[in-house]
Amino acid sequence: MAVTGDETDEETDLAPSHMAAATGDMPTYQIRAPTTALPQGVVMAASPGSLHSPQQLAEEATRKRELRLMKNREAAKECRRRKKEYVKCLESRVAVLEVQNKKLIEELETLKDICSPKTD
DNA sequence: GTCGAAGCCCGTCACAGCGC
DNA sequence: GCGCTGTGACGGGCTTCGAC
Repeated sequence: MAVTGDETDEETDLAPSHMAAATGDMPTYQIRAPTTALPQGVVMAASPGSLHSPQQLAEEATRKRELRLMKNREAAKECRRRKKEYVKCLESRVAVLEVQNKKLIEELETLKDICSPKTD
């Protein structure tokens, strides 16, 4: 029986890939959704060449930071959503395997009964 | 009613990995 | 190298629930 790699279609968009950081057990869930659209309210900066004064540079730095925070906020939400989905998926798989296991044990008991020699 | 614990969600930071 | 993205870790706020 091949348990690993026996993916069902419910897992198609959850693809555990490499391991992140040092935890060892948590897979990552790589889904590269197209992220071309900027969130509302995000204004593209002027080209760096057009910035001169320290104030302009500071504003640019602030703008970049806020953009980064906004993107990271969305990324974190998406990451958590995928992780929850992945956990749900694993839980339902556990349920299926438990049922399967139970059936196999019952079958084994039946076969044992059939094959065991009668004592009296 | 309120207090503390537990659980959940969120925002942020730090870091690893990838593509250029 | 540098910028970008994904994700673990952390801390804070909110909600729920049981004990008192």
